[in-house]
Amino acid sequence: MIQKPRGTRDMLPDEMEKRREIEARMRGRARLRGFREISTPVFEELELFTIRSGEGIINEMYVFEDKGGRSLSLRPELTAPVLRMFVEEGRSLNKPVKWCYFADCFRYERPQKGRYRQFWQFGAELIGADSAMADAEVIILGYDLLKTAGIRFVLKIGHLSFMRTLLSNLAEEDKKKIRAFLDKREEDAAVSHLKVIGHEELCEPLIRLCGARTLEEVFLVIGEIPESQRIREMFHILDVNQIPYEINPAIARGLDYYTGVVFECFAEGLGAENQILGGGAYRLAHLFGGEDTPSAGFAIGFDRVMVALGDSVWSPDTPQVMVVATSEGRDRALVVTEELRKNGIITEIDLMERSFSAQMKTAGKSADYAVIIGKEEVTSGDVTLKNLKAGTQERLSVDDVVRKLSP
RNA sequence: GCCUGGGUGGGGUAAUGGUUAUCCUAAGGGAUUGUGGUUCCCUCGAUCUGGGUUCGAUUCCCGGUCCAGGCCCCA
Repeated sequence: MIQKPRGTRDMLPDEMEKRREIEARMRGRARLRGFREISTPVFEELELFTIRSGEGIINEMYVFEDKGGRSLSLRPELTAPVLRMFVEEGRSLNKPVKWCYFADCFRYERPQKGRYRQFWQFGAELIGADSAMADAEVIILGYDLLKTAGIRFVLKIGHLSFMRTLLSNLAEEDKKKIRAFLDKREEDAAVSHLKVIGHEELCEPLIRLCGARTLEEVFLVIGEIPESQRIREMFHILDVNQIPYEINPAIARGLDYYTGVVFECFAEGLGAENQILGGGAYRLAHLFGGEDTPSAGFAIGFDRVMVALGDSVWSPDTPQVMVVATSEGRDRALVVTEELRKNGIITEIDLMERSFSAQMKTAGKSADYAVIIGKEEVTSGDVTLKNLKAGTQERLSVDDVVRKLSP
């Protein structure tokens, strides 16, 4: 038997309906804030992804050569393609550009809980704005989407200026190392490294900064900085919007292209892969040949959201109808079936030449109502509507059935 | 790339170095040609894969593969 490739999943209708529901809610919330959905190719020029992340990531991508000899890769993420699209198509659009996307990405990695080789991201990018409002808008949207999905999570916000200011006298290489340690929440290792390179005087401030949970504590450690006012303003906007967050100056994000605010969300009960959202303010457009454009965005690990939601039951509240007919009633049943469908009622009819009682049996398993059509109904021109859950039934005209079952 | 534990019908399971591999459930048909969900009967359907040990392997050993979880990584 041929099986699905490692790290991929099949999704049965129950799961798809659940996913579509969550997707729809997220799209709806994004749209309300003026973020409109876009789509980019599933594969791109390999260079799009290596241009800033180095050749190393090739090992973790699905790379291939097409018949024209082009080096291509299935997209491992969506920020780069979206910014590429912005540079290529978005020059003449009104700023700021507000886009969202929901799409699958591919990475050749070892599968784990909530980590697959084909996975879905829901993300948003706000391109061309550089303000406290813009930063806040992106964070609020991210918060809103997760909240709308219905999961429990915490939002942690940091700013790269904090650590950058504290470490401003260090060599670039040491800054990177420290940031990497902090990103992994290995503060001890960061402190040790400071000692090794002879900056013991920074150890205590570093620990205090990492432990800071209010802006006042942060600025007490690093002093006022040029961005202070904007940062205060951004948090103020979050407060006005009643967004609960935790300040965490240790958040570094693994990437060089982030420039300002960074934020992450963590869900409960997800094991090793519990980060479900990551984002921040960044500059990328210039790497793809565009003008240097301030941007902010985030991506949500949709599959992890679904894992976090767990088995919360999903019952579609739209009634499901099965038309049950005898051989005398079959032709009229076909007409009635289409009539119900025309009115938006989910309607099925036997496709297996089952006997009347077998049809009833099937209806009892999969439908909420049976519409029964036999000799009697053909003669009188009505139908019998049976409520399969309650066991009651009545004779009605087709119009009355429609009236009764329409949402 | 590394580590741990697993793999028996569609789902869940039992057992075994040796006759026809257990049971539950789901699915299909029937009892029942105008009333389902209960009941009864029937049917379908499995030892992940390759090699080794053995007279004989689903069972023991090794490799692979897939699954679950963890490490590294996480754009």
